[in-house]
Amino acid sequence: MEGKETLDKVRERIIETIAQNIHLYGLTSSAGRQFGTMFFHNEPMTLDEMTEELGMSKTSMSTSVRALSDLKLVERAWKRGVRKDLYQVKDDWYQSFIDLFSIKWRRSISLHSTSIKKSLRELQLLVNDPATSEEVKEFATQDMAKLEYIRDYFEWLDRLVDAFETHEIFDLVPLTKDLKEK
Amino acid sequence: MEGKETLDKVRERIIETIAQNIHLYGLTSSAGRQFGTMFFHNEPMTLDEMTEELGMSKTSMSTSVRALSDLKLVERAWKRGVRKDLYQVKDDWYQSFIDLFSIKWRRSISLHSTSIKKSLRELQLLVNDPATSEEVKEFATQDMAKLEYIRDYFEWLDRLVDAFETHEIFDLVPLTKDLKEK
DNA sequence: AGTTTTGTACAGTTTTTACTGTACAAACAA
DNA sequence: TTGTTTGTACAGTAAAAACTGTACAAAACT
Repeated sequence: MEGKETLDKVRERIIETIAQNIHLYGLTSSAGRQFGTMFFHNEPMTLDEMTEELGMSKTSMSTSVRALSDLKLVERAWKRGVRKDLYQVKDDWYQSFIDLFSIKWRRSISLHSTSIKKSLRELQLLVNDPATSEEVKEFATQDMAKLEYIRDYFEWLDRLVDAFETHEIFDLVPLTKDLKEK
Repeated sequence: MEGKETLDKVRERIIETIAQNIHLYGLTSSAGRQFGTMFFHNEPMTLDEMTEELGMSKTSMSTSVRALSDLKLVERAWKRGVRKDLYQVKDDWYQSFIDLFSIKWRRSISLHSTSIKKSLRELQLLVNDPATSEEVKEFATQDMAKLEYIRDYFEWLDRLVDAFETHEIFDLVPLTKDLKEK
């Protein structure tokens, strides 16, 4: 197996690079190493194989493979005759990026929108209420302008996520470089 | 000051929503609260005011205001006669999103690209080397295909970041909803 | 039915991160 | 110059997160 060390060194380098950047996905470097290992493994892997390969507990493998699945970076695979759960990395990284983007932001957008809508309603009542002091009314009006601004911002963000999910983003940033030169 | 509690309750709700979502920016909820407080404060704030307002140590305020500045969510302000450093939230949230996106991803893209390029070079040498065993050559060729795929992916991601930085993204996802209906 | 295998819940431990208080350098004031 | 003020480096502490090992339920096998 002449050349095996070079091959392993290369794989190790890529895996480590992934591990050190996966925090962008909100994952730990261990999960990154796990992902990288699966990436180079040509067959779907079992939890026990991961334990073996990474020298970590099976419990850890289980929890981080779940985290990877939640972000749609990894998917389950089936293979007849194999009783253990099998996992493999999703082969479409573009789609994985989109899924990640969507999962991460949709929730945040929704939470913000709800909270902003509710707040705007309350401020409107406050401004309309004759009992409210003039000073408070002034502040409330200012705050309403601020909230309307960020409401619009999140509405834009929502449409941005749409553009990824519908793949319209590929019209603007095509998959292959050539296409961009119109 | 009739209605003050309602106003405060509203502000508190928005601040808390920001705090609970700012982990998407890789920041702690404390930094989120700090950001939210500055957002509603109509004047630029000093570190001491933040300490006062949030009941946390000045050291903490200093470190997290730096984190907020690094992500371009907050900027320094000047006011004649004031010796202390003043900070305020950037008023263009769209630009802040773009800056964040760019800062976060550019570094990762660059690290990956470097590591992939280096690895592809080494694998090519390995494949060309007559001393390399056939089995290793086979693996190396497979790995090269994988690396070429992710090289293209990161190249796409790089162009995606470009599209944000150049504001071309607003052609696809316009600022105001109406424009979208062509 | 019983037996074995497999994934994960949970408690405990280790490691990391967030936060505080002190101390001090740099900038400013007198 | 000397005395203040201001931000942050640094060391220590508190809190949170990552990881492990045990224990067990669910599923698969006999």
